[in-house]
Amino acid sequence: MIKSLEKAMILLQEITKEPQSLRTLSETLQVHKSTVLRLLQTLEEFGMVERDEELRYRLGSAFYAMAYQALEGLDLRKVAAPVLRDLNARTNLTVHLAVLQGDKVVYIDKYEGMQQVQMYSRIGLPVPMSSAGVAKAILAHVPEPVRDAVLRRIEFNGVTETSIRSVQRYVEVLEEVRRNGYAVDRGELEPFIHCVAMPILSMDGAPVGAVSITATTSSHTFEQLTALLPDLAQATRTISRTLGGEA
Amino acid sequence: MIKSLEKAMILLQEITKEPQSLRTLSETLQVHKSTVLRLLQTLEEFGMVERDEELRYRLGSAFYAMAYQALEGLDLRKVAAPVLRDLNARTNLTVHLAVLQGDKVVYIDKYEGMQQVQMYSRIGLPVPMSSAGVAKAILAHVPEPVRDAVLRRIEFNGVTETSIRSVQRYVEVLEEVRRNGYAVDRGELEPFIHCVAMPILSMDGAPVGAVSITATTSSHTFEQLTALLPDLAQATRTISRTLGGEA
DNA sequence: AACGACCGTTGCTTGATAAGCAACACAGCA
DNA sequence: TGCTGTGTTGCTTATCAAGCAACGGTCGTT
Repeated sequence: MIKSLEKAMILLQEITKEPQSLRTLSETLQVHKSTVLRLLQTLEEFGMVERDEELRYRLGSAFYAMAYQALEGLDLRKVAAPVLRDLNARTNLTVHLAVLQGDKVVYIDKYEGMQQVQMYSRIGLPVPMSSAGVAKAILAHVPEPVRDAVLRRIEFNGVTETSIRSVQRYVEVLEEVRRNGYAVDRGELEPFIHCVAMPILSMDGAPVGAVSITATTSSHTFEQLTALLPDLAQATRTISRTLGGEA
Repeated sequence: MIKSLEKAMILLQEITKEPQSLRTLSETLQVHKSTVLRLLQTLEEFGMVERDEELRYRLGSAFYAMAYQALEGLDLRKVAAPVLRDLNARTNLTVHLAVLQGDKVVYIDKYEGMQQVQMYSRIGLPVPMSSAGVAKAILAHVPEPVRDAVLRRIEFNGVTETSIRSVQRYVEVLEEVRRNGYAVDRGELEPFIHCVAMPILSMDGAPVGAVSITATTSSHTFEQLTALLPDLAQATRTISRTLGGEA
């Protein structure tokens, strides 16, 4: 492993969180400030970072350009965008797109609904695995060894009254999801938020992602939410077909 | 400069363009394949890259997570604020920032000019689509289906003598805007107020927002207003670059 | 005004390591 | 079966990354 590159990657991750000074970065990495300065100077030369007026380092235009280019190149997100925008317009609810990345499910796109309560979900960050509908929709369709590896890392803390409290119960829920073709989150993370989710399946049945519709319990009853399942199913099928997925 | 970090940055830039093999990367960098392999192994350990089934290197989940986080943290308003404050200070005129939200264009920031007449515009409220410069600046650059969907909802009531009175005329105006690179409102909502506006374009040419400069006809002639176009162009370009947009 | 603390920066030294070489394993092809 | 090309690893060593000391600048305090 190349040590200076390791340090530089940590620097980039820290700076992505928030702009920081040389001193704080030196403390975080536990290396000499002149070492950090040299690393930052090289990153700055490439435009990956830049300094603001307060001498704090933040991400630079070359990083943003790479980020844009990378995200624009994502097939699923690009293909799904018009479908999800339409679903959002027709339901006036928040729509999420998520994918499995390693042992986490991560939101990769989001269309806000016309609701006063703003959803906490952040694109790029992992979803709460024990409760999120998109996580269940995906895990219900992955091979058991993959599922079990992921389940080993989930902590069932019982955040709300409806939260799943054990791996065994979670597996039972996944079997229901597989049978029903959709997953739900009935106030398992926030008691006043619920959602329905469905997987996007490839030709061989592998889940390449999942889509969810989220609402507050005050704006929609659970029955009203599940009444949107045909729209959701149509959306995920359209995306699958466009990707060359299910027949 | 730290040489291994320089090489790693070039690797990331190459891999962002398209997934590539060890051999092609080694040729591009003109360094030994074992050197490239060590660099890639370190990047892989951080999740910045990963290998596909054909042993080509492509961007990994950690890179995407950083990319999402970076782009989500970018608030157009935040990025634009110092630029627009400066534009306002230099012109002493009212400066607006607006974005397309669904089928409306909405002001998201505003810097008041030194004029006795206070502009009616309110942050968060939709702009008058048939006349506002920022609306034309944005609609001139969106895909035609999106433009047409928005145009379907605009009512051309002919508020003043200079108001646009038909969809057909509006489309002709948008074509002019696209050609000229800027839009105008020549007293189309209030006979004594006019403005110039320009879009803020992303790397792929999509309008992420627009900026306008507004004045009363008594304080500035139209020629004096259009004389500010270079300042406005510089402001929108600066914002675009900061967002990682145009070259 | 002077002083001290702190941050950022640079020249220099040196021990650590990045870089490349040779050899190997493996896959694909003739 | 043999050859070619790609990816990989152990080893050596020349290069350089890392840290130290000292400096300059800024800010706050007295």
